[in-house]
Amino acid sequence: MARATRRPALTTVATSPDVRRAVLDGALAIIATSGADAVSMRDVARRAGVSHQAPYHYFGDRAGIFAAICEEGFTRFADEFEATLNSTSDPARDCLRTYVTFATNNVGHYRVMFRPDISGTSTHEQARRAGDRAFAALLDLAERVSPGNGASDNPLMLPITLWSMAHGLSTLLMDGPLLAKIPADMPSDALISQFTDFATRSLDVQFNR
Amino acid sequence: MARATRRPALTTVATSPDVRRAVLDGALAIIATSGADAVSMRDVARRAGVSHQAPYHYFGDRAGIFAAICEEGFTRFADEFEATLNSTSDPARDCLRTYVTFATNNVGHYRVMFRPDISGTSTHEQARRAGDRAFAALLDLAERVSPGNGASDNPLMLPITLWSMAHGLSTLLMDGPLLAKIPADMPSDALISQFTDFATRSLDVQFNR
DNA sequence: CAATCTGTCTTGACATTGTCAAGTCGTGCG
DNA sequence: CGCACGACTTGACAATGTCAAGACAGATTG
Repeated sequence: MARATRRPALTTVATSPDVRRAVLDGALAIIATSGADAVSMRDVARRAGVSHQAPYHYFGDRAGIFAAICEEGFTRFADEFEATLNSTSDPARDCLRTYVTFATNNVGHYRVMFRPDISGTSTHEQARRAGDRAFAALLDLAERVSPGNGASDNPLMLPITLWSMAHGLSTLLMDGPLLAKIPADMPSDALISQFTDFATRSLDVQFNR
Repeated sequence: MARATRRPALTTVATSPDVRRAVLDGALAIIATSGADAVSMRDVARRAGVSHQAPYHYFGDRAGIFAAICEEGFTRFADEFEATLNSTSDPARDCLRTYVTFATNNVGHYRVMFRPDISGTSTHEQARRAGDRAFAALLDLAERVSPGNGASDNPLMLPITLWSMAHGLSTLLMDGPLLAKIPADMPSDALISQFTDFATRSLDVQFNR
């Protein structure tokens, strides 16, 4: 019907002001529920109500979508992390909490950010820069927590430890193997609090605050 | 040539006693270098020198390959972990080290084990059981480290903390964002040692050994 | 010894995917 | 009025995962 005049083929949804956003959100939803492997160009295009080639216009290729997600994720993350750091009196505890909360609230972004094979940090300049900014924020936290660099003579030891704990808990929560082991009546929110308390106290011995 | 008599089409490599092993090893090599997304049925078949359908005989489908890798990984991991636990006088330090070393030495396996969308722990019974055994070993470690459950009233807090630190460092090392930040002259082996020392000391405050 | 079964593969086909190439169409601008 | 440009579209193409249907060597059975 109405093929002669060559109208937009998909009259219902198409030509929204930001197809770009729709593509990104569609991809993020798929990543969060089914993993990045499940993202198909044609599938996200269908979800956005556009042709299978429309996403290419904005992102170039599949890797471009992931790079855009990665950049957005690292930028939002750095924003939240820096905001916490600039307004807390207990940096270790509050930043750990911000970190884990960000990860569990932005599973789609986080999954891409820490999958180097798809993150685009090595191929897409903007994604790399956003990642670097996030890493700088982490170093700021370590310096704030222990200006003298704690008990270790390796200046990276404290940042790595903080990062490992936060990243470790985040991925364990996100990827399920931990949640499956936890009693159902314990909300993950409470678990995060307990963990950050426990972790903060554990680290105390390495740097006398 | 020689098509008439219907001989094996690939005379050079084919019909080795264990195509199964070749398929698994091919897949693992791809996963370790390019990620699990890059694993293609037809590619691993080509590497193993067999037809594109041979892997299906052993694994059913793509997910079957991942499930087999996952099971093998968790089994080996539990073996190593238990062995360390049964022969150490410093369980926290040595098991942390065993954990991280296993991960970095078995990147292909580890990547699959902790990607629930492909690990098969929810669909393949044997993969699930192997995972449960590994988790039980972790609980053993926590009990050994702190029989009274440390300073927390949540019995999972110590296992989760140990796991988060080990898993966090492992994935950060494996997936690159950390290695890229570390001075080139520091071998990751030394880093692991420093980390386990630092982490062990950090945890000391929560449980007086 | 012939027939049958079974494990280990193989070739063939199909729908679906990522991506290249080449339009189409409205909108602004000279 | 013409025409370049952005935002798409339709149309290919090779490669992929998987279903179906053999092929064939060796063991089992009559």
